[in-house]
Amino acid sequence: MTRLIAIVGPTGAGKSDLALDIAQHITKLGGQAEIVNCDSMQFYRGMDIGTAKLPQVERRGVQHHLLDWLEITDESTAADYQTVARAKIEELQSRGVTPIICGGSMLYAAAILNTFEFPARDEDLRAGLEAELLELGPNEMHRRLQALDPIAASRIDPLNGRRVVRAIEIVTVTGQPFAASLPDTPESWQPVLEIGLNSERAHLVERLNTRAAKMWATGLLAEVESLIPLGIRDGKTSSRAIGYAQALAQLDGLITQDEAIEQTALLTARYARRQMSWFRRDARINWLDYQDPKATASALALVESQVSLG
RNA sequence: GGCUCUGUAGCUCAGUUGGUAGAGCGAACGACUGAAAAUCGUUAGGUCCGCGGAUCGAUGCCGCGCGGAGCCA
Repeated sequence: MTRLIAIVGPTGAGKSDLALDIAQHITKLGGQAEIVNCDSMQFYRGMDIGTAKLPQVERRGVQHHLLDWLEITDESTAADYQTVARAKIEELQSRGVTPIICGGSMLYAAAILNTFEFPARDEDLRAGLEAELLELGPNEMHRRLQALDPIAASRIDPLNGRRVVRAIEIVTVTGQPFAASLPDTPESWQPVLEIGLNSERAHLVERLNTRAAKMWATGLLAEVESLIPLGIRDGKTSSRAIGYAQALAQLDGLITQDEAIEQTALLTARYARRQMSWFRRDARINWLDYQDPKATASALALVESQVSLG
């Protein structure tokens, strides 16, 4: 039996609604459930339309946590999230509330669901390495990693400057070799009931296309415009959000609205694929097809048989 | 109707002085340990518009069609 539920899967599959269905079902069974957000862009206050954040009125009275807890100019990191989210989960559990983690940010979900320790960080060192990466290129940095930690170097593509730099940072700070690869079978932080929601890719892509158009039709552009004075352009994480970057480009006259919508849909579809390639390897996940009319019932049955309430 | 340009991967286009072809984007799949809505990797796609001619050999040259664009009447 478990006291923790997680709903994962690609964006646009209907995770938020399923989380609400499960929460309400738990209430009906005499328990209590609250939702802990695991969507790294829904952290940001003011980013609503483009992140498909459930509006307050659609939350069916279920308490949501870790929505709107960052300002647009804050950087979001998986390590911070791990600390905050785990504290929240433990607090809920101590009050007899079943936490339902809901969201598709892969690394963030792994950071709380698995025993996952982020190696140390050093801002100054990192800044220096990033500058060197720009100047010398990824191959040269990779050669340096090769000298420091040949095994890590063999597992990281020489052109993946981002990961090469982080690996050098880790090895330098910790003085230890860096595994640079994820375990085949992750060790659970706590027993968890993981439910994955997905369907055939063609269907999902079609959904994401209409969702992108709908975001523009329902005011994404105005939302982004209102975020400019708050500093969205300077947000290291927030300014990269799919849809927001495109809306900014449109506002700057760099692309047309049709192009912005098209690019947003395309990037979202690509993101959904990366999410699947991440989640597919997690053997704990009980996959459900959102097109299956019995999907919700199956999810509720899983909850009843595996989750201990209170 | 005449002249000119044009037809190569799903899309935009390179290219072969004649020896059956590539890139970018897209797609499929994968990696992933403090930006992960990030950062990268692998692979699959082509009767090179059609037919005929000359040639040992044509996607390339010649001819005739067909489709597209522009200019002139």
